[in-house]
Amino acid sequence: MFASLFLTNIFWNMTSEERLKKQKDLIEEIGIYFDKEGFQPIAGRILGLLMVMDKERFTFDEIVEELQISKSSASITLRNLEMRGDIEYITLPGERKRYFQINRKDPLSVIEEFEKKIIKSKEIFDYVLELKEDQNSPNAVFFKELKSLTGLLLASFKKCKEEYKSSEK
Amino acid sequence: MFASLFLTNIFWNMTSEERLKKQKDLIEEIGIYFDKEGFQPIAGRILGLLMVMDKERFTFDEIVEELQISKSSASITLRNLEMRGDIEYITLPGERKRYFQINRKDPLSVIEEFEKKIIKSKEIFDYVLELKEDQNSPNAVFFKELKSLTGLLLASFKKCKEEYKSSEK
DNA sequence: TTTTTAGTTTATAAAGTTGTAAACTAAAAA
DNA sequence: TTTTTAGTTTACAACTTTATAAACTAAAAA
Repeated sequence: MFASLFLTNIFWNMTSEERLKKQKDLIEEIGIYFDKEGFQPIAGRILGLLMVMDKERFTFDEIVEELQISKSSASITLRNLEMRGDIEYITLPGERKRYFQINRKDPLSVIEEFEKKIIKSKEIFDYVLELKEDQNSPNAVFFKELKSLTGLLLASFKKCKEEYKSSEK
Repeated sequence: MFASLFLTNIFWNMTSEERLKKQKDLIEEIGIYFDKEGFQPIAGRILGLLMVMDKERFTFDEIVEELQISKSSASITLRNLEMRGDIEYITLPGERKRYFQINRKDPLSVIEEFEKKIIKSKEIFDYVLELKEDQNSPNAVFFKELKSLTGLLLASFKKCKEEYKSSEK
């Protein structure tokens, strides 16, 4: 879906208005993407806004205005996104306003999120196996296979982190 | 959480009743786990049941009875889980009943699911970058970093799949 | 001191999800 | 042919989520 949009644009230079239009469309697409990932619709659109626009910092009122949402929705959703670590805000000296922006955290933390999921499922497989009467039952054999896969994946993530660190230098 | 349960059991041999009790508790834990992954509560408990019990195939009525749920909930949830490819059923010759069991699919498909997610996010980063006026803005630089990470991850998954295949032989 | 700014909190409406009971159906058994 | 088995479908109740309007608050500006 994103790929097809991409291919329609790469061959010409857009005007500012064309780009703005496409950015607004992309915000909606990103909103739907995050929706499917389990975020609430407004959270997805806020993330989209902060990701795609040329302006990369928005105040509370600008977000309310831009996305046409209520102040209370904005207030609650911004607090949640900040607590989850997806966005952050800065304040400028002499101003009371908060400027929200995406939290550009270390890309390695993305890998670490994957790692946590793998470790969690490995724990479940271990405990299921521990409670199986017949260690050679079809499910027991299957969970052993999955366990060996988690081992490979964790090793692979480790190498990946090292490669990324060395490519940064 | 699972880890702590695990450590309390490893040092003695359980009686059948103790094991059964612990298996039922684990079904609830796995239910909560899948809940958090976005499954509905009943779906999570059905998956738990089919994963942990010594008996690894259950009929419709056994599931209804075991989990104390209505036939309609069971009917709808089993259909959804089957369509998603999480469970499957077999029929025995001369019987009309369906026997449900977890779909013990190739572990490599687990990696492939991760790969799809990575590819999807790479598409988003590409399109966001395509629409950025300033290719050196903080977000643009950040998304370029994330893109290079997706490259490393995909290469890493590829190697991981090869290792797994060769370890299987 | 009063007003404005920059939000937060509360109460509630609207919509969506989850699960049930009861009626229904199609195939097999009696 | 009637009854039983093995579910499915429908209608609806209960609950949860999502978003809003309106009232409120605390800090800064006028």
